[in-house]
Amino acid sequence: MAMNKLPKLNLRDRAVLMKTPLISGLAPSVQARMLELAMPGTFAARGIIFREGTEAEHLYCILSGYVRLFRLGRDGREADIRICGPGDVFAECMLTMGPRHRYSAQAAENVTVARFDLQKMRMLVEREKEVARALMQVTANNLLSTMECVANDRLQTAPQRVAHYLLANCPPEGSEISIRLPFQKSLLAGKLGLAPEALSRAFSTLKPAGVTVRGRLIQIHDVSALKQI
Amino acid sequence: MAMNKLPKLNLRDRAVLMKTPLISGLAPSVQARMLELAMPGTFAARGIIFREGTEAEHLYCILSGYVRLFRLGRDGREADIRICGPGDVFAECMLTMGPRHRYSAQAAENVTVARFDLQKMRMLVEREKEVARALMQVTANNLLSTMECVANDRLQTAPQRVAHYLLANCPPEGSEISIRLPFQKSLLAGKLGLAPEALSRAFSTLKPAGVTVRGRLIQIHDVSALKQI
DNA sequence: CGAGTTCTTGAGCTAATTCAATTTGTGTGG
DNA sequence: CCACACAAATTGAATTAGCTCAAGAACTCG
Repeated sequence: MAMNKLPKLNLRDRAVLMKTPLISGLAPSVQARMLELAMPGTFAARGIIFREGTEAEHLYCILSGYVRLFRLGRDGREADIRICGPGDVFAECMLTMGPRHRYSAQAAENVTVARFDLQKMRMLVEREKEVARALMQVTANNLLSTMECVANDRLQTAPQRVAHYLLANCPPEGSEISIRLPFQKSLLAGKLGLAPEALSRAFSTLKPAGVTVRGRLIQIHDVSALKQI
Repeated sequence: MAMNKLPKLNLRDRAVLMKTPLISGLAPSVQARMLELAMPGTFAARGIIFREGTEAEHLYCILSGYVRLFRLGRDGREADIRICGPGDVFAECMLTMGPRHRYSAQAAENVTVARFDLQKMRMLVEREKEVARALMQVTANNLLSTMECVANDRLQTAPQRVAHYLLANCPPEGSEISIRLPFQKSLLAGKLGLAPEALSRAFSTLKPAGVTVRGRLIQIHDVSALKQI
């Protein structure tokens, strides 16, 4: 057994990683193998994690913070494809569809991740059915939510998208609810496929429906009214 | 070995299925197992294959024809999420993310498919790593193209989307090329997230760039000019 | 408290949708 | 094989949603 000089996750990060959908469902022995492979990564706000076109080396599981997956347009404009938060896995497609990234990833704020070397993961997937199953699950989940994103882009207006987001991220109880946005509004705008101004206007549109915005705090005075939008 | 009363694929369909990415990479013995499970399905033009909200029973691999995956809006409008053609697999997410379909599937024309019972597939995936790998590959592929779809929707105009589609579906040779659309224009419009009228106008816009349309036949007089759009 | 960033609001503009009418294409039966 | 009938595609006109640009307000953090 060769001595492993690679950097390891600290205890705190380990604990977070264990709670992750990628890992939590595995048998303890397999979890241990995954922890073996996990390398820590930290990125400052706005730090680039990888760029589209470059060769993929890792798959990532977020431990804290939010990450923006986006693509560059010919004219330099950027379009967000997906916003990932704690527990989310990204670049998992590079296991089979490499070698080059099809999109860029950027830390939207200070971010810590667990990185898994793709080569080693391929070997582990080959040996451990459970890991294959977990990855399949994660990928299928990502696919379904991306498909839903396409559908929402195509048949919802801006206020509808916002209402949909709020309803999807609020406790199902009660009629009066308040939500704290986990990230900046500009990031939410990107996630919903809107310019920041359009998000602002969408919130204004929802005000008559009982939505109050103050900073990151959003109050919904009547949940059922929002569902009608 | 119990006598199997299930309908089987005919020889022709078997041959087509074997060429499919889902099957072609497998070892012969595993291919045989897959063929065992494959049940034939035919759908008339406009026939509904399954509806969103219903319980998923199969995953599908298309043998001939095109299938429209779409979602219903609250107001009854429909938005296409993906257009699948021969060799494509759909509803594969239902292996792990069931039990209910998140979108509907409709035959855009006469269609033949191979259906695989989800229960049996789950067992086969458990036994045969190769099948798991093939499905992982298919799903990752679907995820990447769906992500690209989101990006294209968000940063390309209608003429750009059409140009992109044409360039992605033409032989890379020469500067003068003609393409035969494999399906109706209304379907292409849906695939690109456009109303049929918008597709028509996009083609008009491309006429100065050397694109001629007559029925399903499209002539591109200057490929490199199209790339500038 | 103050400086920088993020967010909001306004005005003008553009892309794409909707609705309606015409043309073209396709398939069927005489 | 042609004519007819239905479906699909195109074109025009009006409308709408969202974008861009620019300025002002609010929030955040040191």
